[in-house]
Amino acid sequence: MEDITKSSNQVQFSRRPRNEHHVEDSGDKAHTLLAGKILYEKAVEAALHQEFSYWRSQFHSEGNVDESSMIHALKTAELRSAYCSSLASSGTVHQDALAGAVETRPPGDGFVFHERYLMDKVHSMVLQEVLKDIETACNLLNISPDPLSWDTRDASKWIFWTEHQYHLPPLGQAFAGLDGRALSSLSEEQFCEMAIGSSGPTVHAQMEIWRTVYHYISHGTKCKDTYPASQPIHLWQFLKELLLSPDMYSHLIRWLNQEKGIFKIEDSAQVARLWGERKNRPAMNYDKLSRSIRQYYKKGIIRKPRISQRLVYQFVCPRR
DNA sequence: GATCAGGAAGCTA
DNA sequence: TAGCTTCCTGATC
Repeated sequence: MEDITKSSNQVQFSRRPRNEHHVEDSGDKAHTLLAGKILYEKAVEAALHQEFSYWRSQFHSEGNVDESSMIHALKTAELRSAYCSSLASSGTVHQDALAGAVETRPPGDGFVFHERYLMDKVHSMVLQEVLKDIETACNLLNISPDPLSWDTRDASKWIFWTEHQYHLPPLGQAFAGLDGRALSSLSEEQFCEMAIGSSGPTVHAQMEIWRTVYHYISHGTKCKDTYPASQPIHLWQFLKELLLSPDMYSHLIRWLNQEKGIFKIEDSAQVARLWGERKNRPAMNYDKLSRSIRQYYKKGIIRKPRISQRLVYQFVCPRR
């Protein structure tokens, strides 16, 4: 890997081959800690930016990485072991760890970040994203995070969800009649044989991630004995939940163009009522809900479609 | 009258 | 501190 210099914020980040965990005697521990604290935010941001850029270019030379691509990338041998080890960790990086991750250097030589620290941080961030996805899926599908506990109906819902999430060709009856335990026991080769086209590796990877994450949830840490991590649901997630259950909610909210993420709220009062119920806000109404939606404009999560219509919005990243 | 847009302040996890 | 929630004014449909 090459050396990268981030001069704009006076932070220099030197890349090293992943297997060379470069640790030098800092000499002045107090100075190291102080330097680490001062540059903590800027330097980590800069370094992570470089890390993500690296993986993006590594796996997708065109640069259009999305979640499924990232998960697919995680499946590669090199990242897999690192990812699993991050699952076994607490998923957070303590500031104390920074002391070992930052080294002082002679002036002008900047700071070198311990490669392992960076990788742990990257994987930790990925883990948080995966956990969020799984929590959302479990809420939406009303299934357990433990694949081994799924009956055939749960397994079928999960297959449908995965198919939808990653825009796979319809899997149809390929896995009909299999419960979660049976699905979990399938090898990648068996997934490939049973699935259509190139879906096998993706479905298999998803199953492995669910199993690994559930193992982490149930055995990983003392403070997370139960699922979910109960993060508060975001409005955009709630809207997607409704949109992905057309049987129940299409009279309230529905896709106008699912590919483009364009949807229409058919019954604004009812959608607001449901949102209020979910958030325990009995005074919720469409005026307030729509204000929250508009907060997403700046964040680039939801926008109005090019041709603006009343009660019609568009997810900026439909596949998220 | 309903919806849209966005400022401002407050609340809560 | 993020992500709303609440309230508001003014514009548009």
